[in-house]
Amino acid sequence: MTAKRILIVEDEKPIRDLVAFGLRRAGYEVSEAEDCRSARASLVDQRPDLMLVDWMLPDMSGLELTRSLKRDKETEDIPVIMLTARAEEQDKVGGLEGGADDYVTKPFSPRELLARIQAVMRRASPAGGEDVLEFEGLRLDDSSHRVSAGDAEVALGPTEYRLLHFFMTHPERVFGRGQLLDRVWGGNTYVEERTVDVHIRRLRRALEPFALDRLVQTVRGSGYRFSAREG
Amino acid sequence: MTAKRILIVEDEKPIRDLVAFGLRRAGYEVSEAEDCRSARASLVDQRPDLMLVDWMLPDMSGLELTRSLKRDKETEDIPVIMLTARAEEQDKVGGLEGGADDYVTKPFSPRELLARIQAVMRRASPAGGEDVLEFEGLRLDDSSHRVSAGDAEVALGPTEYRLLHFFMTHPERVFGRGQLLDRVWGGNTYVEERTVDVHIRRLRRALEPFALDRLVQTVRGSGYRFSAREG
DNA sequence: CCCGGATGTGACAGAACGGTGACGGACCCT
DNA sequence: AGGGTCCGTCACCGTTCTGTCACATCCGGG
Repeated sequence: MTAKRILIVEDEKPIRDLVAFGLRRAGYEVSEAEDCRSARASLVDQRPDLMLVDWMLPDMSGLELTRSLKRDKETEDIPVIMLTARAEEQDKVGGLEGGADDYVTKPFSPRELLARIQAVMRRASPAGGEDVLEFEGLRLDDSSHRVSAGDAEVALGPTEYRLLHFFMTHPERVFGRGQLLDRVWGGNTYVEERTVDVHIRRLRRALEPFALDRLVQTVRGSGYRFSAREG
Repeated sequence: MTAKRILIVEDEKPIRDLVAFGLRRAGYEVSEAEDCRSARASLVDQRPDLMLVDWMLPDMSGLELTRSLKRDKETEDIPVIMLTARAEEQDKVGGLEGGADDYVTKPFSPRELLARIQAVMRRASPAGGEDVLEFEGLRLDDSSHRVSAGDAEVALGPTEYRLLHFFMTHPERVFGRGQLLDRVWGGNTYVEERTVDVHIRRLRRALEPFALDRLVQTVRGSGYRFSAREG
């Protein structure tokens, strides 16, 4: 279906931004919360596929949050990875006891975090949830983050992947550059609108060997559209 | 048409009451929420036509709420106006980028607020209509930005597209060149009135292959009209 | 039937727009 | 430290669009 959604619950904005940025780059849909309260609010409509929870939070300890999530039948299936400072490492056992599926010690490398996330998700969704989008012979498997045309693999960078994913979930519709920045890059990034053009170019180039670049269409004066129909 | 529904999301009761009072007097149907959570609840059954969202809210920032609304296909079409204190004005860009359609700085005059509301609503829903307009076999799908006659695509330039869109939403009515400049080109552009003639010509030419140019009619001495009836 | 204003129409030059290659920087891996 | 990948920005270029003009044509009134 859609890209995997991750909810970050972390009160320190720098860290939160950093992690969010990295995860978005890796192709995840990221939402953020700085305390347990807003985390719960996001839970309602976001239904994240995974949560990253800081150990120490202002209003309630992250551990508390995790415990209560795991007690609730609605939310018990959402995997939780806890973020903990090294000094708190001794509480590791407590973290797992609280119901967290894994934990990561700060400071951590993005690579490590990604690896944990993928591992936990793989464990959580037995036999892979088959999120496969298909369009004109173009296949995008969201669970494995792979794109293929026919039986050949299409190599895409993270941004191109997200762009294509967005297009495939919103076909036949025109999006302005601003809208794409909003919805593919994320609402709080500021980049030139022309940057969109460049990534469109890169996506097209990747699709070119399969004559699928025609799916990415320019609507002069308005934006871009993903469609099978020519025009 | 029923009264337009407006949902106010604002935690300070005095302000909320004031605004609600003013809007009700202006003929709107108003519901209120004091945090994002109850706002979401109202969203489900109220389906407001527009939302006023305070920038700072207790559980989740209004900006966050706006962003998440704009990300959700169900709610992305609801126009949002953000209310912000003067001190937060610097975040204006952030607010608009977050997906808000407009913003108003506190303190604001009722007159200003009403003007913004009307402007945003007009922008968002042209006569509260369908996304796809149809007229005498001519189809204009605004979301995909396509125009077709029968099963053939009609190629239009940006201005011709806007012109046709305007005509199709206002059929059977005569518009002077000045009015068309105002409403299709935009109020603050100044261009020779004869320019309208040229674009009428271009639109007609595009419709000609389908014998639909007859829909664009000249009313000598007054302007143009879009109509199926001849004469 | 003739006249004058209104409208149709083709041409054109400048502006706007989008495509594209290149570049420097950030980040990560080895 | 070195190499690689990805990203955002820029400058340049061809294409398309746009507004204006000049001239042709049309229309109604006298």
